Amino acid sequence: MKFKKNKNFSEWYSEVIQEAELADLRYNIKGFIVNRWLAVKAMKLMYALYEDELERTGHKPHWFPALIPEKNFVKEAEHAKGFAPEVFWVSGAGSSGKLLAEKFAMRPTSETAIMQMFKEWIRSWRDLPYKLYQDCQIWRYETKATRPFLRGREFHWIETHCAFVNQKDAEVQVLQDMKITEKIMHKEFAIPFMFFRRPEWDKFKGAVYTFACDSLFPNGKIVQQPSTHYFGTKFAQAFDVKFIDKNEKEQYAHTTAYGPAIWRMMGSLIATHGDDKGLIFPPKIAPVQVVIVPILFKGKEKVVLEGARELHKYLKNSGLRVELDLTDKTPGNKFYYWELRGTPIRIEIGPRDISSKSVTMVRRDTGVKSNVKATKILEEVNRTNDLILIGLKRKADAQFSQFISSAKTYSELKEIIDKKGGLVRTNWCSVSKSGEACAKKLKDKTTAEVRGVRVDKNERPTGNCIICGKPAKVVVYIGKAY
RNA sequence: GGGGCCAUAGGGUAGCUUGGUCCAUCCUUCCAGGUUUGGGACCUGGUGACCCCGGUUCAAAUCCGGGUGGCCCCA
Repeated sequence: MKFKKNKNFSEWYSEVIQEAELADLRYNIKGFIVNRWLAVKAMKLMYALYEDELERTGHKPHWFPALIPEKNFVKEAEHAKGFAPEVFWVSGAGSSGKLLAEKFAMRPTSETAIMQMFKEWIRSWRDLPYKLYQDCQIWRYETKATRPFLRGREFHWIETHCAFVNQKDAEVQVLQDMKITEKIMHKEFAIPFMFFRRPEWDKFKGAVYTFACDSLFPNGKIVQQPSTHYFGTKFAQAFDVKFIDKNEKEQYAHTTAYGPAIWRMMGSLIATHGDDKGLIFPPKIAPVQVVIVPILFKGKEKVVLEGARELHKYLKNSGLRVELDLTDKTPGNKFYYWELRGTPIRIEIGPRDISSKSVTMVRRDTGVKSNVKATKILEEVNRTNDLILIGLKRKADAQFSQFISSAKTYSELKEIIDKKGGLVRTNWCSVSKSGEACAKKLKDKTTAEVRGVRVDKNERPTGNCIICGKPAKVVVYIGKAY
């Protein structure tokens, strides 16, 4: 690694992705990249944790087609208008390239595919709640600069879509979505975040309201992570999703959607936990949890290899993802190789270890080496893995809270935004339509955005809006986004 | 949305201004053999490239036009 994470974050990020072989950016369609095994394996493990939690909370897996007929796509007017600039269209087919009678949108999100089927499946209050999720790729014709695992024209995510009998049930779902985010993204992936109710002008297109969580990069820039939306009956009305309630009355369903983008979480994972040696994976989602490096001195090869193979088999049978590195590189070279790839634990086994019936264990996050008795290896690996997750989370949380500031005036705000970044708490006139003018002014002057009002805490304003000077109705958080 | 820069082996580069010296330089990776192994070893040999289409010219990596892709800055 040539670049230092703290000094040249952007370059460090690109370098680690290329060097650790997470992705290859040389596929020659703009904004489309090839995700390589280390990244894909980690993301599959992330998907598994996320999907287990979604199923535990009653969501059923579905796979919808990637193409959405244009006439579906345009049914909900606000949604269609909001997404139109970003849609890839399939408009021709066949060897002659003949234009299709009807063009198809490559899904930029699946509301308009799913609602069509909800209409068929939902007839009675007994059919509700209907909770589904799918993991899939989506496509958005991004015009801003693309970045691997952060913004691509193709990306991988999970989307949940749920329908309920009334607003109350739907809003409970929105709260549950946020709990799931905490349980998985924070507790398991060790990515800290803060949930905001997005301002009126920054809602998901077609939503009644949007709660979105913002995470932070080490350079103080904001990266939006999952958002959850309450749609009211807007989509149900556009797609005629109706049911007969207990009182034999016809009702529109209330729908919600939640979008945890695993691909983007991978970006946050790289950025949050990595260091100057490369990646650091939280053990549960590490593609390789333990690497065994044999130290093969001349004349002692056989006994060391035997010991290494035996240990490899034993750990593998214990359910760990463990790799025995038998390549003919020198040990030092292997150390760098696996450190770059974020392997949480390295076990060295050489002649010294064989004769003392022990191994040398090294933690990726702290670099601490220890001698572990052969009989205690599994116990020690498991214990160390737990400690690594705790350590990563503590470090990430500490960094996150360092980036939360407060500003009483515009100049104070500007100074923090320019010098430090992160999220800045301040008084704001309003997050309804009337506050948009101030937000525009702010963005013109600083490029920073109003992220919204905190969801987990009721914060009361104590003064005036820092832009227009009118009495503040809300406390908002402001920052620069990727 | 506006502006600028760039494209030579898997990666990084020299050559381009002034066309011929270039069947293209160096480092790294990769392959074979030897030797070594507790923090990026070494020796010998080998493989591998001028983004695409068109133009100018006796002659194009080099000049011109277009395309594609990448990077940066501003909004």
